[in-house]
This record gives sequence, structure tokens and C-alpha cells, in this order.
Amino acid sequence: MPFTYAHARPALSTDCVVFGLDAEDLKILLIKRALEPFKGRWGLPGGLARVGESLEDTARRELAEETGLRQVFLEQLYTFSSPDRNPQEHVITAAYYALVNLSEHPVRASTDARGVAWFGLTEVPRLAFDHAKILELACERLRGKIRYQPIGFELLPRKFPVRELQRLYEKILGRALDKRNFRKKILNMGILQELAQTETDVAHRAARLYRFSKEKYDRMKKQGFNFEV
Amino acid sequence: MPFTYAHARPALSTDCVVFGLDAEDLKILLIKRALEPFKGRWGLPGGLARVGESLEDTARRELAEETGLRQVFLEQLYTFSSPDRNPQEHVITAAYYALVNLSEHPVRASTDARGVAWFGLTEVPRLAFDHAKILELACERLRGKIRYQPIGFELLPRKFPVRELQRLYEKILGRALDKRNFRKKILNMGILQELAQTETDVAHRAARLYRFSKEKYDRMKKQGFNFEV
DNA sequence: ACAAAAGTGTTTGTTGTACACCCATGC
DNA sequence: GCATGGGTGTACAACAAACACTTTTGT
Repeated sequence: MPFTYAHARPALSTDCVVFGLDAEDLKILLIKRALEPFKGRWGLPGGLARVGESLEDTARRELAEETGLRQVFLEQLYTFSSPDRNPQEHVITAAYYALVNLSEHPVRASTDARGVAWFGLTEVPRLAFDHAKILELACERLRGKIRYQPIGFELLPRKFPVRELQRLYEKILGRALDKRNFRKKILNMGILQELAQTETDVAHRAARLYRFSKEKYDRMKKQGFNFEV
Repeated sequence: MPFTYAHARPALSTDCVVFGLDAEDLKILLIKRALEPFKGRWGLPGGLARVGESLEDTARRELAEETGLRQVFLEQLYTFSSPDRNPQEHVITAAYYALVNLSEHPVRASTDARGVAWFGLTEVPRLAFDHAKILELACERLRGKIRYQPIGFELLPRKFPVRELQRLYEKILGRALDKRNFRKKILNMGILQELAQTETDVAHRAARLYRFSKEKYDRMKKQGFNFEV
């Protein structure tokens, strides 16, 4: 069923950089391309935009289809439009980035014919298209944004010890943080809810668990508070 | 000359929020629409993307065609893709924002049949499409970005007195700044080059002129300096 | 009892903020 | 000589950074 227009139109797609934090490292999710161009190479999950669908919906649909991930934090990154970014034709792509916590969002088994796998940021293979550039920008954006917006919590389970939050910031910012100063700062913000629970199944003293409280955060923000790490 | 594709494609356009600073206020540039939809209403300059052209090039081309502006600071803002943002069909638009200094970039006379005019941010008329939303986001972005990136200089002539820079920040941030603290901070950064010249044609004591030095800024940045106002 | 991580305060330096007067110039 | 804006320094408060030991708990 062909579609005809008065003027030539570039194709439009979405691509998504999915960040996840596991016990070792900050990772990203890649899929092995089943089709040309770049067949067999790893790349970002994504696909063609449809008429009548917002780009965010496209990104979510493709993410669900290709990786099984649903209901994740998703934000627009940048739209890449260089005419030669795709060797076959001019494809413009709206790039998004997603933050997921691996414990609550299991990804479709990587034994899938397509191939889906997590890669540490230092172990990323050669990527298809300009996906390396997209990834680069996503990392930059994450580094920048995590410091003044409370989005880091999206990478953690709902209940977490302060240590895990600190580890997250250290991984993303790429440097060690002082434990006492970090605790002082983050706990004094008044955006974490202290829970009665503590960690379980841990060898040695269990840490208290906290929950990010969006309600508290919204209330503080209304009073002129600015999140900053 | 019609173009046919296997799958339906949304149309793709660019729109541009052009900021300029004049003696009174921070203003934006609008054009009066000559065609349906929203014929006769004011809107952002922009137009359809072409195959083989990057979106930034599209934005620049349309800006030159519609307003006469060339070689301005231009940066991508966000891509708006809601299916109902255009009543005729699904048109996705990559929004950009531009910063120009009015003294060095005269705009095509507003007597042009099309109508091109500057509006203070409090005097913006009802806009076509979702352009009010785009404008809103552009203002937010500008407010945020101007504080940690040296882009404000784009709104000033190459040579300017410190007072003008301060006025710019006050207009954009929407609050008064302390003169002594502002001077201290901005001059101590070491990114402004002090010129031998002073203002001319000014009633009363002439202020010293400065120039933003990208070279100095780049050098400082390499040494870990972070611009912040 | 030992290993491992949790939890906790103080000191010091740096940075932001508030604030008022004299000076140079054009009219 | 007066009106207008240019240019300057200091004191105080708030925040960031550095730093080490005791407590709890599981093995």
C-alpha cells in the first residue's frame, strides 16, 4: 500500500539509549541488527515513526517490541538529521534515553534470535550508523542532568539504601564522593522518605532503606528548592 | 512531481524561536502567516524539511528566506510530534532557538507583505499551531542555559559595556542582580577581554567596553573552569 | 571474635550576598 | 554645577570539602 506526497520526505525514526545499573556497573542495552544496513552489528533499539503516533510513543513501542521493556523513564535527547547518517537514504532520527532499574525490569532473554544484551560503557562494540555519537551525547546529558534533576532514582529499585544512591552517582559522574558529605546533603534535602525496613540477605550490618518521595520533592520545589548534587 | 513510499510518512518541519535584545526588552521575532492553516495569525518562522538537508540547515534556510537573518547562533530545542499539533495532517517539527543582536542583524523591514515583527515577551499575540508551547519551552531553556553556558554574548554587539551584559541577565532571569557582585564575578572569570575603547555618544560618563573571548573561555574550560552566573 | 559495612560531627576554606559612596563626564 | 551612570571593597553568612572513629550485625 504505497503513499504518495507532493514533496520528497525524509524518513523519520527513533532510537533509544537505555541505561541500567546492575551490581557491577552502569550499562546500556543494545540489539543485534537482523537487517541491512549494518546487518549483524550492534545498535540502539528503535524504528520508523508512524503517522498519527507521537515520537515518544514510537520510541516506547519499539522498545517494547525489541527488548520487552515497558513503562520506563523516557526523555527526548536530540534529533539527528545529517543526510549521510544512513547510507541508504536520508533518515532523521529522534533520539531518546531511558533509565531503568534492572531488578524490576527484566529484559527479554538475550537468547532471543535478535540478540539483546547489556554492555558496560567501556565494553561497547562498534555500533551501527551514528549510534556511537548518540550514545556519547546521551552519556553527557545523563551526567549533566543527574546533578540537578532527581532522575537518578529511576535507575534504582523503589527502596534502596543510601549507599546505592551514592554508588550510582559515582558511576555516572566518574569520581568518588565523600560518604558523610553525600549522606548529609541528600538526607537534608527532605526528598527521601525513611522506611522502617532495612536490607535483607546482606552479609553484615544491614542498611536502612529509603524511598524517593515525588510528593515531598514537588512540595519543596514549589518553595524554591533546587535539587543539586 | 510526486514521491511515493512503501509506508506513510509524517511531514517534518522546523520552527525557530528567535530572541533579540533591544534597548527596551528581550523580544522574539514572529511572522504573519500568509497561508492556511492559521492564515493571518502570527507564528514562528519555519518550513518543511528537505531530503538531503540537515534540520539545522532547514532552519537556517527558512530563517533567511522569511526574515533575512543569516549566520546567527542556532541550537536545537526540542522535537514536537503530537499527532494533532497540525489540524491538516501529522507534521512533526524540530524546534530551534536563535540568539541575535539586533544592532548587527537588521531584520527585513516589517512592511514586507508577509509581515515580520519583534514582540516583547509580554506582548506576544495568539500564535498558530502549538507555537505558544514551543515559545514557552524556548524561554525556559534560555533561562536555564544562559546561567551555565556563555551564550548570552550572542545577544550583544561584539563590544559591550558590563552594564549591558548585566541588563541582559536581568531581563532573562527576571530579577535584579547586584552590580558589584555581577562585575566581580564576570570580570574575575577571565573570559572577557578588556578593550581600550569606551562607549561613545552617551550622555554622561562613558563605560569601558569588553569583548567575549572564546579563546580565553576555551583555555579556561580546558583547565576545569565552569561558567556560571 | 572478627570482618564488613553502617552511621555519625567538626573544622576549615571558599563562595555568595548584602550594602553605600566617590568619580568621571556631558550638558 | 548638577545630573547621570561608572566604578570600587568589606563584612557576614552559607555552603562545600576534608577527614576518622564507633556501632551494628552476620559468620
